[in-house]
Amino acid sequence: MEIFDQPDTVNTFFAEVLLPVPIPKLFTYRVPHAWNEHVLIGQRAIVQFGERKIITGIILALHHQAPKEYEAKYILELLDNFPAVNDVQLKLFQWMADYYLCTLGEVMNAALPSGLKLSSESIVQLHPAFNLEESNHAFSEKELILLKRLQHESLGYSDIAKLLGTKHLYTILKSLTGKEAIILFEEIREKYRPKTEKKVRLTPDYNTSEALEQLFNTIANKPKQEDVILKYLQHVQVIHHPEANKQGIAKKQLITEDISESSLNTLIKNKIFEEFEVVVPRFDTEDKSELPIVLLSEEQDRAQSAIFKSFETQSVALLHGITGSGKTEIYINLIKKALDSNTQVLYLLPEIALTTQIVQRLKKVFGSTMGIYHSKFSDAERVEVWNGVLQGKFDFIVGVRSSIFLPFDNLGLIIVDEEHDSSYKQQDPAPRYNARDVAMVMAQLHHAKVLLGSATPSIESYYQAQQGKYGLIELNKRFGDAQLPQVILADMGRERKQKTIKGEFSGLLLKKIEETLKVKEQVIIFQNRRGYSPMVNCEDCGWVPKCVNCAVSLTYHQFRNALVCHYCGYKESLPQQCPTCTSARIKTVGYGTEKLEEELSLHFADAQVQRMDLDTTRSKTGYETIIDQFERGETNILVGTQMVTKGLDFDRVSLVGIFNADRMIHFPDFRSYERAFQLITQVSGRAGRRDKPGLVVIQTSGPDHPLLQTILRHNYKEFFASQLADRKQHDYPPFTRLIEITIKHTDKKTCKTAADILAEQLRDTLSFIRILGPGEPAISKIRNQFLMNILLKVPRGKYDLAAIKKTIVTLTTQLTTEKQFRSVRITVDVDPM
DNA sequence: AGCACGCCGACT
DNA sequence: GTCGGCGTGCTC
Repeated sequence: MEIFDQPDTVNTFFAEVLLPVPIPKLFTYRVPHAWNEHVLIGQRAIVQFGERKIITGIILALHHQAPKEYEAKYILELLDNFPAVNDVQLKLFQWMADYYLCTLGEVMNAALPSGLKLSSESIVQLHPAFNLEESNHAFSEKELILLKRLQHESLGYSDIAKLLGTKHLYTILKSLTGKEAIILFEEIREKYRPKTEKKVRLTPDYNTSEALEQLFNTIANKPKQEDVILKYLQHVQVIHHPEANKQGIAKKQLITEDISESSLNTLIKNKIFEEFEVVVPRFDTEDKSELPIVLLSEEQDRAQSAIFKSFETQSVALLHGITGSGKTEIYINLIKKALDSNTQVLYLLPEIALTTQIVQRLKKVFGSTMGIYHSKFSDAERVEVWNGVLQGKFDFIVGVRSSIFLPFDNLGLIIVDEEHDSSYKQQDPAPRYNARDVAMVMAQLHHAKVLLGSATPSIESYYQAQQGKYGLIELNKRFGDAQLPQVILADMGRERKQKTIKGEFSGLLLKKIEETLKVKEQVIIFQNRRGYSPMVNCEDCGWVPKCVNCAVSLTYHQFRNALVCHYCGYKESLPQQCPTCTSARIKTVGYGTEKLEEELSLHFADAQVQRMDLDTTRSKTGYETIIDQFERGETNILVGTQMVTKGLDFDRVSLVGIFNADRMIHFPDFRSYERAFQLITQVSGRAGRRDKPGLVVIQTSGPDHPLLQTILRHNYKEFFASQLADRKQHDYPPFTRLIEITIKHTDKKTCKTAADILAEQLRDTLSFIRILGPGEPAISKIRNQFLMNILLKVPRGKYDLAAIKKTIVTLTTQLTTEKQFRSVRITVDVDPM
């Protein structure tokens, strides 16, 4: 941070600026002399990048060495009076770039909400001196279309592309610029603007009772205006508290049925009232309604003391608490304690769990010092949370994985709830980070503690705990001694023989649903697949509609009456007859949430069935609406995907039905058992509460499968032991670290050749580690790109991970600089999930 | 990543 | 000839 001002060097600062682009280097800009005193590391700077683009960067270093090869451009503007990004964050960014093999620019891009990344948009405007009639140039048809439109308004690039129906604007714009018909300029859009509210108050002249009295005399013949003033005085005690007038009152609060805006406006015009604006936060500033102190059960209390004890010697603790064991109460106590010792707290939750009851509950305890950071937040809201942390307004943040990027400067505690959840891992784009793992690094930088919590810990975390690397705290009793749900299997093979299956439902599950509805209790049905059916097929020739861009069959969605690709979004209508054999016998194969919803409505005509999946929760409030309806008992049966497995607590759910357990278990991936165990256990936890154990029915064709048997016994440890043995035998985490390299190209052969060469070179250089592949992934083409995977299994602790990563980077960049592989895209995923 | 620019083949 | 395709190189 310190800047050396050497009198014998030129008194010019050069800044190393980080830009949000995937280029693995910093760019040097010149600091205008006027800002020598103000320039700081971590500050945002606006710079020109390329011929005209203007973007926001972060200053990472300052020095006096003028670059020799080129002339540095000037920084155009400094955005902050104090660093927007602090030291610890910059260290973390660097760690992420190194560990996850991406550029610092990619980390920056992920870290800053776009409201903090001002950038320019190219605007095309008619040349002020240009006149179409008088011009002696000839114009093409497209040029004329554009010029005519520009006579009315200036346009951005995308508008022009739409107008002309082409992506190739360059030639046209260049030609028109040459003819002096248009000019191009850059406009910086203001992305973040504080929310304001219009308020009114009496002009200071009327601040005394005498003045007011006089005012009423003069206005006596204007009853409407008199009403306005009276109403105002009802809300603001001007006479008793003259200073209250300064705050005024919201304009919309004053305007009601009997008071019109026009009478108020007249008063403003006559300078009796004055209008002003204030900045208001986008979040309600409701204060905490401190709940009575939660009394911990004996179990919880024991667990809590154990966590404190563990934190004395270790920085990470794993709380393994079965569903319904009351982990939240313990979290609340820990958070309070950390806040009391004046440190910040970060509470991470998976995406979906965040919109729910748990947040309401925390809000009640922690009030307006708690900030929420969620993916459904608008950009302006994110900027406010960012600034709130920066300014110390929020010392407690509840958020999704990206909240690890917030500008904390004094974290004391990070809680990672549902630690095993895969939504902590960012898949695409880079940085492909796991927020749970980054949280641990972050905690080290802040000297903070980490508490991982889960009812079904990941094999990796539980192993670390077992090895003594983390503290391990077990919470084996449900709160209030509630019973664990009873899990039973519906044997689909046997039912098929006995012909008791109706549609997709086993006779057993149907019977249980009926019984549950009869006693006015609720049912949750879990099917991890959205849409009506995942495939459509011609009964005569076997034709299956496939995505034109990806190697997958199209999913039929009934509510949109369309075939949809879940990978690229491609959509087409369902053909009436088969395009290859003209047969009309086109059938849907398999079932998703939509079909289950439909069948349930048929079987239980009196019941209200609601579906909760990506399609019904797209809107900002979709999810909450569905949850509210279910909570109020308006919905009897809730059908849904993963979403129904997380963070929901309902008192009247006594039955959970699980479909397609077999598909989850037999998914070709080394984590499939783990994922199936977690999902089934999590969703089972939704069944039954205090007084009555719930029931879980799993439909399966393989009831003897050992994993299902473990689930029936609710035996995490048994599951863990068998998985760990498996992982050890096949060199999977936690015994190794995985690095997955994906090679992408539009041409299948090029893709394969590149992958083969890369794999061979990797094996040559890294002969000491196991390298699998290249192999075709389950979905071999996405968005017209063919894919090949190479998997590296690096044994833990034995080798220099940094050196291995360096080799990967060297070899991949080498390969993509070869002529024939120029357009091959290679992505590296460290610790893939 | 965007973007400029240049080379090439396919049209009127 | 020109238009639009794509491959290549650069960004302080």
